[in-house]
Amino acid sequence: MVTKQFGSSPEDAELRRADSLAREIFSDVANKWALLIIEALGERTLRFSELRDEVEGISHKMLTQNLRMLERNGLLVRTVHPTVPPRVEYTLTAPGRGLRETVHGMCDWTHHNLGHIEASRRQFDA
Amino acid sequence: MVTKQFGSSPEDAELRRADSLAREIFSDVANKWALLIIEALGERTLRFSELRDEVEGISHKMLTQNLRMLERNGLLVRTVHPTVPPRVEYTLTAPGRGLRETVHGMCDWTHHNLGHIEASRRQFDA
DNA sequence: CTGAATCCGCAGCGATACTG
DNA sequence: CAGTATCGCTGCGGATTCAG
Repeated sequence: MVTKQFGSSPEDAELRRADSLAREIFSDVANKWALLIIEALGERTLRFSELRDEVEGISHKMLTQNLRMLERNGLLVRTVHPTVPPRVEYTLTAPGRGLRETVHGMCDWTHHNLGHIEASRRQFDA
Repeated sequence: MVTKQFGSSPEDAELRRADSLAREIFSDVANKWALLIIEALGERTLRFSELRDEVEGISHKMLTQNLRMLERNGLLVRTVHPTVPPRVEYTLTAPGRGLRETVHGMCDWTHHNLGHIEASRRQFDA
């Protein structure tokens, strides 16, 4: 990430392209709701309404928006069952599960450092 | 993360507290700029202006805001050298470097899946 | 049930100017 | 150089409504 100082050669042009694409993806993915959705999904297959219940505090709109984004990037698949009422299910793809690994790492890190962070906050706020 | 269904016992009250704190920390940390700053810092010690140059596209305001937040959570330390002009340096703490590991994981993941994502996007946009 | 679209308030963010 | 404060605006994001 954050490769810099490109030249003007064709190879560098390609590097620059990949780099800007990487930043774009990173911006898509490195946001609270997207990561929480991925974490909530896990290995399971969930419906829209189930996801809304799982991901605490997310609004209808944010959920659909992020689901579209994740689907577009191929991190999850959306399967529509042509019933009435409609039933739509979401499942992580292999890349999605890959990203989930790192999200998991963040969650572990969070819990592991709760104490340190809480203490640091108290001191800072004084 | 996302522990649920608490009872009303004292132990559960403590669990609930830790859980809400975890969510708060997660919300702080799971945002584009914070993660990019952490990634940019790495093992180095950088000045404010150096960080602004490293983290491409970040504004003065966002940088200070996120630096304060990261400092408050004990992820980095801010050392002021009482010279003129002032010189302020930022360095990741042990917990900060721990988080950086997972950020690194995300970056690796991004680069590793560039192809898949780009292809998925093209298909989706059609 | 899922999702698109609309409206709208407010916070996030950038730009700028000012202090130490 | 680093940081705070103020202003103004854009766009995020919530609430609501309508459609399939």
